[in-house]
Formats: sequence, structure tokens, C-alpha cells
Amino acid sequence: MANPEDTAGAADARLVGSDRVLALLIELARRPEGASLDDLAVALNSAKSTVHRALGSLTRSGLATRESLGRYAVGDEFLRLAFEYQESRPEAARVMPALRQLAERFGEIAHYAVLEGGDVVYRAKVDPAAGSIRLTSYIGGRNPARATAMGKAILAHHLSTTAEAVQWAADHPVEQRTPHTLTSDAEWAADLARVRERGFAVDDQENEPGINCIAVRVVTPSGEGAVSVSALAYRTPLSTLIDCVDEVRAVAASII
Amino acid sequence: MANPEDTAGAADARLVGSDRVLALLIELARRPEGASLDDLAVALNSAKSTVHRALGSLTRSGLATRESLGRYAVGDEFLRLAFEYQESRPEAARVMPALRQLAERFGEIAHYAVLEGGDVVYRAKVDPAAGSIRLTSYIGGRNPARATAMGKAILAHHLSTTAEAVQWAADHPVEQRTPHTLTSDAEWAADLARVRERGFAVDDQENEPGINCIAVRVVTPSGEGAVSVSALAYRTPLSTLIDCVDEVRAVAASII
DNA sequence: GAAGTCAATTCCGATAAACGGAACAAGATG
DNA sequence: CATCTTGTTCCGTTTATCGGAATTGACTTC
Repeated sequence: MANPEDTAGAADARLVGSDRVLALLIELARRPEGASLDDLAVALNSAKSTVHRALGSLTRSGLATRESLGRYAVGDEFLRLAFEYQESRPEAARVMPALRQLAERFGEIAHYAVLEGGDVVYRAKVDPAAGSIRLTSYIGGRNPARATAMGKAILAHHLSTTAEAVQWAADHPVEQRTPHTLTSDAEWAADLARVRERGFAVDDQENEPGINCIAVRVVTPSGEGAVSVSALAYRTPLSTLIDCVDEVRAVAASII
Repeated sequence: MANPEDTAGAADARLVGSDRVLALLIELARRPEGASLDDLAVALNSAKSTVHRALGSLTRSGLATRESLGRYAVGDEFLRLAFEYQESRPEAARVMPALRQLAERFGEIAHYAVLEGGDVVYRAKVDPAAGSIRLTSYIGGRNPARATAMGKAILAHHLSTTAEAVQWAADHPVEQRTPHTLTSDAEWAADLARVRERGFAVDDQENEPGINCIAVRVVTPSGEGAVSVSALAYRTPLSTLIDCVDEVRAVAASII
């Protein structure tokens, strides 16, 4: 991949000790096909022997493994920890049945997310059975709250006046992700008012081209969040989702 | 300074540097509820200040986060890395559609696993829509190959004679996990012969009480593995699964 | 709002562990 | 058999880590 690293941004800064081991773990997780020791040494800008020692630590704890000569990869233990953690979360267990119903009913992807700062963080997800097209959303992933139905569904309950909504928008600028993204603070605040009025939020290809979404806010004992159905615009137009909002609401209400 | 604690059990004697940071990450992942700094310091048998520094490393890379005062937890980034990695694996993408079909058809859990040493390692999984009862299987998790249908389905193709099967069994002893576990090497080898003959393997509550399972071997460009349907015995008796083996085979054959 | 409690953070000198360049071994390749 | 790639070990120097204790901060209670 000719992709200059974005997140790590550490290609320059001198990593030491534990930070390097963690950077190595993250680097490994970015490579589903695995990588050789030299590749990793280059990526981390460190000596081979250092990376070798770091790989030793990771291997010892099961977080990394050597699949074959020249192919180090993330270990089973890493995945086990993450998946067990996820399935042990009470909130995930609570919303999964509802998400399964939604995914099956619409044949599209259902999500559960919470608000964190200016982003929504996905906490659970169900792909439809027929789903062949892959959406680039992952559990633990983020999207700007402003440009998503889930974000708006949650925020509408906290920003009760236009002034507050405009202020929040000003504090959380958003990039023009698609031609439909509402970058104007005033327009966005107006959209939020409609959300408050109708009791649900939509995202008309504001976050990703060709993808629209409907969401309603839910409150669980673990806190507040939102459930949504994200659909391919050409297959399930937004109007279809809106027509069925009562079904979505009913399923969401079934979350304890 | 004789430090007379080589505490028994999980926490090893003396963790240093990176190993401690990784141990901390693993400890955090074991606690969906989160933990305070002091709790973690006790669990790792290290000084608070040391754990504090380690938490700093983890937080900096997004693998840990402080949810509130006294509650450190695994960070979103940890989950994102694991889930993105999993969904990027070609083999997972290949088998998921088949697993979804199986889970929907039987209303039970469908798995894909590969053989690693004497264990099967789960690589993909689909829960049924109606699924309320939680099976304790996680992606990245393991079970003894001897006591599982998937393990037997794979091994039957590699141990072509009774002698080989007995030898393999002797090399990989298994504990009596349930009353049905075949701990006798000879009996197990006989069972394996039946697998070879019929072209599919079953697990009649050998691994977990009340759970039976049917599995067939599959070969993909990424290697060999097995797909299975695991069912609650009282809901879907083994005979039902066996009656439908042709369906299972057909779905498995659809995996490219 | 002051006292009390629990959690997090900072300080610091001694010690031990990490660093990395380079040489060496082991597998693959043809 | 020659050659490449990948992985592993060695070792002197340096620098980060360790942990006990004291300090600050956060939240609760009276």
C-alpha cells in the first residue's frame, strides 16, 4: 500500500520501550496478510533487533504469531480477547436481538452506536444475510456525529434550542464528506429541529455517497445510544426507510 | 532486598517493560466492567506508578481509555483493530455467506474453524437471529480437536489408517470434558473411521454437555478448515442434523 | 462549605533493561 | 552449490524503567 501512515503518525518520533511494542501491535493489525520482520522494522523506523525483541514480547503473550517464514501476524489471542470482550458487554447483549431483527427485516445493515465527543462510536453491528456489499464500518470505529443519522438522533435530545444547536455545530466543524453533507451550521440546526419534531433522524448520503440511513435514539441502563438501519440508496431509498419508521421504533422500543 | 512474593497463579513472577504493558492490556480486556488503577496494580503485582506509566502508553495509542474516575477500560481502537482485521481476512469473507445460510436454516450457531496443533481455532461464527442462549465460543478461541466435530472432520482426511489415528490420539490426550467425551484412543479412532466413511463428522455432546454438532471439511484457497452447525440437543437433536447433512454439504460446497 | 475519602499523578535516585550496529545462522531459491 | 532473504544472537553503551512516598485532584458527606 502506497499509503502514508495517517494514524500512527509516528514514523518520525523516536519510539521507546512499550510504546514501540504497542505501535508494532497496531502495525501488525493493519496487515491482514502479515509482514516480515524487516518490513516491520522499516515501518516502525527501528532496528531489526529491537523489533525482533518486541515481537518476542507480543508472541509470548499470544498477541502475535509467526505464521510462516517472513510472515508475522496478529495472534489468535488478540482476536479472542477483543471478541470475548465485545460479547461480554452488557449493552451489546442488550441490543443485538433488536439489530438482528432490523437487519433481517430490511435486508440492510443495522448499527448501534453511542456519542463520544463529536463522534459516534459503533458498539454493535449486524450484517444482513444477503449482504454482499461491504460497508466500511467496524465496531469501535467512528464517524462525525454531525453527518450521521445516529449522531443527530442523539444530539436532538440534548440541543433543545436552535441557538444551542448552532453553537454545537460551530464547535464541531465537519468536512464536506459528500455533496450532501450539511456543512452550514444553520442548515444543520434546522435539520436537527426536524429530527426533534419527527422523533427520528435520517442521513441522506451525508456521510457516504450512496448510503442513506435512519436512526432513533434509545436509552438503556448502560446509557444512551442510537440504533440505525443503513441502506444502499439504489436498493432501499430513503423514502422506504421513512415509511417504515414505526417498525424501527417498535424494534428499538423492545430494547430493555 | 528479598522480595518474597512469587505469587502463585496467573501473574508471573516479575514482569518487566513491554511484557507488563501487554499483560496490562490483557488484564483490561478481561474486565468488561473496567478497573481502577489500584485494582490493576494489585492484579499485575506492580507499583501504582509503574502501572500508571503503562496505562499512559496504552492510552496514548488508543488501546485503553479512562471511562470515568476509577474506571480504566479497553479503548475503542483495540476493538476497531480486531474487528477490522477479522473482516479483512479473505478466508472470513469467503465463508461468512455460507455460515449465514446455515445459521438461518437451522436456527443454530454456525462456525468455521481451522486446525492448529491439537486444537481447532474458531475463525468465523454466525449466531442465529433467534439466538438467545449464549454458547461460549469466540473467534480466536480454541477447543480440543479430538472432542469436536470440526476437528474430526479435518483429521479424518489426514489420518487415513486406524494405526495413524490411534497414534495421533495418543499424542494428543484429552480430558473427560463430558460423559460422552471419547477418551479412549481406540474408540476415538473407530469414530474417525466412521467420519471417513460417511464424509461428515458429529459431536454428540462430547465437548459441552447439551450441545451437539455436525461438521464437514472444506478447502479454500487460504487452506483447509471445517464448517459446522452447533445445536442445543433438546431443541435440535443430532438425528435432525444428520438427516440434513446433504444441505450442510451443499452450503459448504458453495464456499469457493 | 469544610472535612474526609478514594483515585490519580508527580518526584527521584539507583538499578536494570532496552537500544542498535554488526556478525552469524537458518531457510528458501534456482 | 551458490545466493538470497529472513531471522537470531552478541555486546558495550546509554537511557528509560522501577517503585516507595508524597502531592494533587475529584467526588462525597455531613
